[in-house]
Amino acid sequence: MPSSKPLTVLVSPSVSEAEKKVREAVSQRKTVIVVGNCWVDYRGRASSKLEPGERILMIKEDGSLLVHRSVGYEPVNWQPPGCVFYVHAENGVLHIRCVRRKPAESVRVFFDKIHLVSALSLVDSGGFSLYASERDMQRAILLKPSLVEEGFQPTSYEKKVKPGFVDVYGVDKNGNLVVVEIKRKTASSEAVLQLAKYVDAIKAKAHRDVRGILVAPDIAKGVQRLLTTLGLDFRCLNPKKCAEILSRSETRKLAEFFKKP
Amino acid sequence: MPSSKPLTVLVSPSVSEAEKKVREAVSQRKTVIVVGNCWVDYRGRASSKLEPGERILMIKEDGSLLVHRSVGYEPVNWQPPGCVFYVHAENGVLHIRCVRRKPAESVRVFFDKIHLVSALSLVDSGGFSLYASERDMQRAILLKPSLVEEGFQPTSYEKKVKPGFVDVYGVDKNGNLVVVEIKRKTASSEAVLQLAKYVDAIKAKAHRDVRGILVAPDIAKGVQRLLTTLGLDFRCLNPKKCAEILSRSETRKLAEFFKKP
DNA sequence: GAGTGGATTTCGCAT
DNA sequence: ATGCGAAGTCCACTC
Repeated sequence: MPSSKPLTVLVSPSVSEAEKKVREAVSQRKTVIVVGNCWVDYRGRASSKLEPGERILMIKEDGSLLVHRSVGYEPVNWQPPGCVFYVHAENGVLHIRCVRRKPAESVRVFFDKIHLVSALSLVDSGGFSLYASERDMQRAILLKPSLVEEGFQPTSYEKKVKPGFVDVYGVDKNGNLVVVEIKRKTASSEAVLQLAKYVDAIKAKAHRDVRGILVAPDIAKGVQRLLTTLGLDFRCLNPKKCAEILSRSETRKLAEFFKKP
Repeated sequence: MPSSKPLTVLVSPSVSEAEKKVREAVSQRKTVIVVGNCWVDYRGRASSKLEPGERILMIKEDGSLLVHRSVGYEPVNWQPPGCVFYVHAENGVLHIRCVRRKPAESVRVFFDKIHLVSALSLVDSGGFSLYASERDMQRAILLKPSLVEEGFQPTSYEKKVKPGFVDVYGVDKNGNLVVVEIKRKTASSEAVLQLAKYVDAIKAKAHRDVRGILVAPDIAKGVQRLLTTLGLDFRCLNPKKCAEILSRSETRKLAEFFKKP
């Protein structure tokens, strides 16, 4: 049996032609693109109304839906994966309803003029790798603790404390307890308060002094003062540098090092 | 001169045909869709690598870029509006480079097989309205303070206090100071702690007792205890009810009421 | 231009 | 299922 064609295209189809094609494609779990004049109603966590205009509708194999205008990174209307679709035509209008159960939501898209319908069978097994995340920074620090400061020794990471999780936990060269809070971008006051919260929590529990070190590529303007006022330290560290450090380490070694505790 | 066609489509074009069409469309600030087998490199705030597979590339009139896989709400790679594009073909590969100045970033998309290229001139002036946001809840409360509790009188809103902004600030029927924290969905421990922080800040400044009221449609499981422990109150309020209240008010009156202080 | 917080956030992970 | 926090978050708004 031959594999289905990678793509079918209808240019300027009638509403009923489009309906047939969209219905078929959705039932076959294909990816669908519809371009045309449409209006959209959304009801769910919030509600919205989009008045008529030409947009791009995309329905994906996993049941997600996107309505894109000609500008903007974000879709104007959407629904995350897992939706059920109902397609029908009535009075010259193509009606696509996208329903989500939990939370109960629906997006209704109405087309009265259709420029393009395309049904796609996308073959895509390519891997995706992202570098320089906060997790990479954490890994780099565990691999090379001197990134935090000379003599720092991690004892655990993602340690649960009362209000949440400490990124890295350890002792400094003088044996003091150290809590490390990692941010992959400019640290805001929020980050500082979060670290202070952890330090206080550990302090209260351990009945001894605890140092807090904020590790980030930068720190927001007024926030340096807050940091020193709270008696916390800062260490500049770039997430991309961390990614490089990791990339220079052997994969095997990393896997060994970071396997689940 | 006639207006440009709303849409041109190339099905299974050669790389050089695709290059010509994409280059032309981008230079004319059209919206472009390319479907085909591609791989993607991103360098910027972080880095990423996407191995070959069939995806949908969208370039919008405002210089934003999206690469969508066949699953997922989010694009696997992207760039927000304001980018510059460089298109060229080499050794049977279509190369589209998307560059952003600040922060300095680039996304490179390479196609070696192209199923579809479409250039669109989308006409879209339709308005978009969203209802039932946190702001709507705030507005509804200011318009009808009894939503918080009988006798509540707002005195100001988005009042700046030390740690941030108080949603609504006022007095109860007994003359006590009241701080209101609004959440449009189930209130988490974070919301409670935020409110407590505000209450403490105002208390310290006003040298008198301050009540804190959390207004949300619901409250997370264990969080009720935290709330009562901290001596805070909860008032159940649905964002959609607020949206209804606002929709029943006259537009003029609302505009008058909510103009900048 | 930087800082702050919301979002129909989405997404992933852990309880 | 729920809760919690990161994200290349984006985005709007204020200072």
